[in-house]
Amino acid sequence: MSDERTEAEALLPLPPATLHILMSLAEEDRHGYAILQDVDARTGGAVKLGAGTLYRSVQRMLEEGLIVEVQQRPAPELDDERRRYYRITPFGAAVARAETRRLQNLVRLARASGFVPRRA
Amino acid sequence: MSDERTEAEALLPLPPATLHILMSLAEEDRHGYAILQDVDARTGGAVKLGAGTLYRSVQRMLEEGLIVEVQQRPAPELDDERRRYYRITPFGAAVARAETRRLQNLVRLARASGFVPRRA
DNA sequence: GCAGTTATATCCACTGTGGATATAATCGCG
DNA sequence: CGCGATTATATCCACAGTGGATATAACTGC
Repeated sequence: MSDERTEAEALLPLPPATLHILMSLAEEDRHGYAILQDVDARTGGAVKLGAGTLYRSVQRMLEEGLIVEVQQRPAPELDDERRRYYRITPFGAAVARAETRRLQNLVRLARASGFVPRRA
Repeated sequence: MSDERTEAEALLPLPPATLHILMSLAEEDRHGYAILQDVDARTGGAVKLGAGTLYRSVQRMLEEGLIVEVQQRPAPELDDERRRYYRITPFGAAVARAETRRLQNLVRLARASGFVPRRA
């Protein structure tokens, strides 16, 4: 019986787009197009997900149980029937933590190799 | 006239295998097979480059000027004629620093999203 | 009502990857 | 010495993840 930590690590390394989507949904439930804009904004325009990448990633993430679709919608006058809203699951958060740990270890290795970047 | 920093950032994001190879060569000149073993060792077995990945990556990295082949060989009695030795270039090191900076920023974002991993 | 944006979805081509296969030199050791 | 295991490079195939184009349609502002 594998604990959640082990189960999460089985999905690593995570496709970059997947981590970005999880980061976006960590803040609040969002629909696809809003994720696209949010990722652009949070990364200062450095990361722009392609539409194909987004919708395919979301599909995969639903199957893997990293996110779920929520039927809960904003007030009708603010809503848009075309939208599909998604929420991160506890498992999705565990996977994101595992990936963050993996990346942190990678950065540690790189810095130990002498690749110490000047402050951003 | 783009400075080396700008030129380096044009290659980002770096394929994961490429950064591992640069980390390995940062320590000392190595031949392909030795890089394979070193990456395995430095990552505690967590990363195992496939042979195809390694030799194709090396080819690309030579073309991009991240590494050069060195003709300089160990003492004949320690050598193996089949080996081809590689060395990281100053540009390769600049690219590795840029990629390290990019990864560090990504980790910062992930942690800011609440994905704070428990100590490894 | 019409243009531009929002929104989802699918398609195509390309890159990076692992793992298999091929070939051959070197090494350990009985 | 002989011979199997390892070392070493290289190429091939199939597959995952990606960007960007295309399609369709609803919404928004004027």
